[in-house]
Amino acid sequence: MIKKKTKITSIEVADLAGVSQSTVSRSFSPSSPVAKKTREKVKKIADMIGYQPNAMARSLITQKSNMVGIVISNVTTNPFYPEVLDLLSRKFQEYGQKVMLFSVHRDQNLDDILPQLLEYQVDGILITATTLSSEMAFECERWGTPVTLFNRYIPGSNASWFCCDNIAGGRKVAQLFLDSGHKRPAYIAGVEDTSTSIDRERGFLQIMDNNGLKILREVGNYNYNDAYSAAVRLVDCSEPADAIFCANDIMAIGVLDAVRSKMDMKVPDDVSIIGFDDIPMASWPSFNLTTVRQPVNQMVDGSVKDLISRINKPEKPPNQKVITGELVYRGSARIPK
Amino acid sequence: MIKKKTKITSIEVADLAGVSQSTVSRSFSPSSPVAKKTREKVKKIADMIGYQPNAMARSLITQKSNMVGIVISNVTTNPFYPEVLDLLSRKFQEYGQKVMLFSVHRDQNLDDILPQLLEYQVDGILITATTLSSEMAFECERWGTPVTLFNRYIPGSNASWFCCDNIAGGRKVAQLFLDSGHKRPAYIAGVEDTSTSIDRERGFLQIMDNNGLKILREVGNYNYNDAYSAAVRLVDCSEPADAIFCANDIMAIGVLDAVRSKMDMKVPDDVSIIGFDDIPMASWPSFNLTTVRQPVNQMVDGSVKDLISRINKPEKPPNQKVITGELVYRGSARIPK
DNA sequence: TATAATCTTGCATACCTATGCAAGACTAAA
DNA sequence: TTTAGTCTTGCATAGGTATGCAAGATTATA
Repeated sequence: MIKKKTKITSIEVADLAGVSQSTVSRSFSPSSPVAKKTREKVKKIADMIGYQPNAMARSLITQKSNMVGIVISNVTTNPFYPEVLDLLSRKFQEYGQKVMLFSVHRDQNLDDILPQLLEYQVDGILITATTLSSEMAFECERWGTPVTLFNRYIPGSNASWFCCDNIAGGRKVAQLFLDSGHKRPAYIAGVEDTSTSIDRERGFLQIMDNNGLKILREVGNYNYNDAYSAAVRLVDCSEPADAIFCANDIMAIGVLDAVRSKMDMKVPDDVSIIGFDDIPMASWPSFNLTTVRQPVNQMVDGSVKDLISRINKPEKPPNQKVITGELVYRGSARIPK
Repeated sequence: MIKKKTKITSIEVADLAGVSQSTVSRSFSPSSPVAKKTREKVKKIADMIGYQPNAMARSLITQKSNMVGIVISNVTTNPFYPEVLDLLSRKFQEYGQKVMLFSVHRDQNLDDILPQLLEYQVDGILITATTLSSEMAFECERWGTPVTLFNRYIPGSNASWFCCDNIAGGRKVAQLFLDSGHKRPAYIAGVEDTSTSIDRERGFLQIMDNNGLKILREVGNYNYNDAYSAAVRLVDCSEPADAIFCANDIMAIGVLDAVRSKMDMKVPDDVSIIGFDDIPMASWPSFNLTTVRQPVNQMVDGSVKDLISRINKPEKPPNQKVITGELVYRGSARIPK
């Protein structure tokens, strides 16, 4: 058996290879000058005794941890986010960045999380589906740690952000409802104080306002069950909604279920339903949901590249981009004749 | 503005507080002896200039990183795993462990991932929905890093594992099908070489064998689409299946969709369908899926506690547990009269 | 063969914190 | 006031790597 407990260091490799510790270190850094033969010898011995550089020690001296922090919420409640997390994590791996993950609840305070990330010297922080307080934004700034937001924004700060154009998305939905002759539109909000839900509603409302239509309104908190109940209220009344826009797909699916199986109505004949996100489920035959597709790939690509580049050049100004999502026409909403 | 670029160290705090660096260090370690007054002064100054201990330096000297690695796959394809990830990550946070995340593809080789985790000196590794090669298991052993598997097992190794009792689950499903008078049972496998799918099939087959029934068989690779097609083949033929057991819920839902909307059959009158996992969707009205519930909480709890305790006492022997999951009766399978 | 130019290598130091040890400060007891 | 005992604190070092600098080794050039 190999000796235990005491980790193998570069010095032991150096001794065995008959070179200095510096040479061992350089052998593991491709750009450092080492004779080819020496490097091979060192690597061979390292392999043999199971040596690997200690990333902690390296980070300490290079002042780069090669770790980024990802803070995410809603991983379990909205199928959109597992996908985002998977894509983000893969993309960062491509760039050689390790990911330190924090999965938080919506109401959880980021003020406890960020210090932990900073303590571990992460090179950058990506925050998804949650907002950070302005004090914390300042804290990160003071540390010189770049922050990128995914689907959120903070007007005053110098964080980057990459959002879907939620207002435009809301507008598109409204326009479609109007064009196909709906008269009693409704909006089911997500969680009330999220910018995503607010902006989607704002766009929707604008167009409806311009056309003199009032909208019914319910809150679904971005989850299936709340939306299911909301749908019943919207439809089981004297003047039922004939077009329901939900702030995300999971709620739209809840509405679909409620309307079809509980209220026994036809979609889209009796009522049109449109969601937001375009999660994989939206295209399943049983739902066939018309929805606004979030440009996930562009958003992921943009935010990861942004963070990486600001890690490499801290003086770079933040990027703040809004990316348009297209409307995906399926079967849950009537289309103009 | 506070000075940039150069991180704030304990020495600067020490200077400002008129104490030694040791005292600053001790002030941040609750169990170290420091006069109450001194500690307060140090903390105040630290707060003022934004000092936080450097976790890298600390890890280097304490030989504990307080980080665990989580390797997970299928986050996007199976809604069961986002939940697992979320629970795991939260649980580790409770124990003060940070999480370094690697999201991998099924076919991706862990042999590239583990070295990265070891390089960062993670205190332990938790692997979900993927197997690791025995060389890698050995490698971890050599490093003295405990490994816990979630829903996988490696017979020879000294890794811990926590699995749902997949064989028993398969048996229960078979028994229910038999008791309610089905004659042509079918199994839709997940990914062929996964132990989960193999074991579920084994249990199912055992009971069917004992009762002299042969089973039809298709492969659904644990995803919706493949299962959808498989269902069509099973049902659109001269001797169609009247009972379909799917290796996970997402496939069962695909089958449900195929059978109902494409083949226009009634569930459970024409065909019974049972899944495995009990993901949230299974209880949605539109699916109402009978399924085997994985005891997620127990599995998460068990595996996290196991890993933590083996981190603290490396000499502890590994735990290898199989936890029974109950059958959840809903509407997609006929029940015995 | 002699000289200049380029490669390799080792030395020494820095990164930042935790902790054993011993000395100094303080409290309580006599 | 003296002595023993308990608290606090500082000193010095360790943890494992990367890197500037200068010296030694090698190659190319004349």
